[in-house]
Amino acid sequence: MQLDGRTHSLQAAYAARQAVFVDQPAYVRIANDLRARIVSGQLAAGTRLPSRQELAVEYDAAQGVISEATKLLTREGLLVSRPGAGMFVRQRPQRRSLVRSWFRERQAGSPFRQQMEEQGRRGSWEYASETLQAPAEVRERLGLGEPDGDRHDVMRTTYTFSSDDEGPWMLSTSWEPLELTKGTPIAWPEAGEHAGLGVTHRMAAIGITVDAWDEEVWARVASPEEAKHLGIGAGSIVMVVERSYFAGELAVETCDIVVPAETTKLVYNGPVGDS
Amino acid sequence: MQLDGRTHSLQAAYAARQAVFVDQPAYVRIANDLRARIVSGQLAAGTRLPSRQELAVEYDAAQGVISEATKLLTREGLLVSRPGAGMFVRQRPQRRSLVRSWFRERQAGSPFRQQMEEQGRRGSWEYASETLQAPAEVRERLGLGEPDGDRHDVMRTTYTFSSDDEGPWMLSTSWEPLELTKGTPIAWPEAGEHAGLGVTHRMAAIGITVDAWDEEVWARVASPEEAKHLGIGAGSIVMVVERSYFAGELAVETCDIVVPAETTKLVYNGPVGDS
DNA sequence: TCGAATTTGTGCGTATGTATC
DNA sequence: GGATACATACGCACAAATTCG
Repeated sequence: MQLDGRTHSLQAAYAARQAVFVDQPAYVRIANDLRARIVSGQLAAGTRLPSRQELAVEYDAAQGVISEATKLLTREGLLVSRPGAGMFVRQRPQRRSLVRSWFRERQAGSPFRQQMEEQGRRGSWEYASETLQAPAEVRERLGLGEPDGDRHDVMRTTYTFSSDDEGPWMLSTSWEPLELTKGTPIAWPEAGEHAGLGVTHRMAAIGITVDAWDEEVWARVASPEEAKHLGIGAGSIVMVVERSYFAGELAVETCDIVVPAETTKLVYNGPVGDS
Repeated sequence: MQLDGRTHSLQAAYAARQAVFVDQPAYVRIANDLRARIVSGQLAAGTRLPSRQELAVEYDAAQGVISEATKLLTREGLLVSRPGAGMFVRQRPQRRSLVRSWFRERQAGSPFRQQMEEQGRRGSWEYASETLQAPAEVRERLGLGEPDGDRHDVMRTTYTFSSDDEGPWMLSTSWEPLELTKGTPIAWPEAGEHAGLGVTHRMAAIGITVDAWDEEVWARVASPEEAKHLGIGAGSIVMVVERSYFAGELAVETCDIVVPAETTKLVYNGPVGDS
């Protein structure tokens, strides 16, 4: 194995070590066993697992090892634990579909109809808006130039979306250039006649035609704040969507959307061979 | 707070300290502190962290707590640890863009041009094909009916994509209904004249016009196998793309794509107000 | 109503195996 | 080969939440 640059040597060595570990640590084996019992239905959704102590006896392992194993399954979304009560097999993580694009309707039995209906049933949402000077990353996404002293140049609005039956399920932070909206009726996204109508409608009200969108999707571990807001465990996975709206070449809004990966999937579709 | 006779004074003092810090566990606080030092650049990429022992002294905590904190940061992709060597600040996870859709080109400086070029430089890829009977989930995605005895009804092809400089970076499993391709020159995706030309081209060769695609995106913890194949750590995050191609209402192929979330982002874009 | 038992989350100290230097 | 470092494991302990009589 060649070790040239520092970065490469680190990652290569790490990968190599992984491959060498033929037999797995105890907490992984135990997690595998429990996972098999869960997905096979032997441990049905809602049932309570034996306590840490009992599992430690059953698997002949220390309680810390059991704890490590169940933490793994919790991050995978298979378990939910409540201090004082116990650990429970989670309901099949039925994922909420977040339809991001569609160009035509598909067969009636397909998810699309249901999803649109589901998205149609509105939940509640909270927001907070303020003006400030955009940070570097947002400047780039919006195509803003260098900052002018301390002058505020964007409107930032943070949202928390909640469904009626369950809790919060989506966070988002939207950025709009004040250069476009300052002094217009839509400067504050959630005030006035066009409140809550979406970027496309609002921009249309001041003569800007939004005609394109970009989305960049990735996933990462939730920050402690995000985990708290979304009601998910620390170390859980979230998906991040960086969305931008354009009018021609002009970026008119950019937005970070954060959803729990356990319970959400993003749905895109489109034509083949478009232009 | 009751302290029985066996409790050591050291533990008593610690317990008292615990009561004060009910807000966040010690390992989270330590992780936050280290994270701040990393993202601020105070701990630059490539530098080695103090050893666990040293950190335990520095933060006045047990080694297990330090271990817990650094495990968090490792899952976040900020640290890489090598047994025997130490823990190192990782290079900024520069993400490879996987462009999934675009309907027009955007400004020259934007990521799109670069991304297309980057995707253009081909790496290598391995594959394996076989026929079998589709499992239930695939049957649903392809719109297949009930299985006919043990009869094979799909062609499954698994791929491992590798870039030339780095290792494997994408896994995928493709399923095609034998009903469409059996006996045709394209039955085996990677054999014959149309090998490796993509579903759209291959289907066109037998008179099927692919006109639409769906993608469903989510994220989860990598399976041990996937982690090994992709050269990422156990417990790392992967994104999963379920892609299907359609000819009218007919699903002609469906495919699971798995990429490491640390190093990949998915890029979509489209028009506003399409029909 | 209230106290006792149980359970999880977290923490301590220590020890061993294996990888690296 | 010896020293160092991380990953894992053991056993124990305590706080907070929950459950139940």
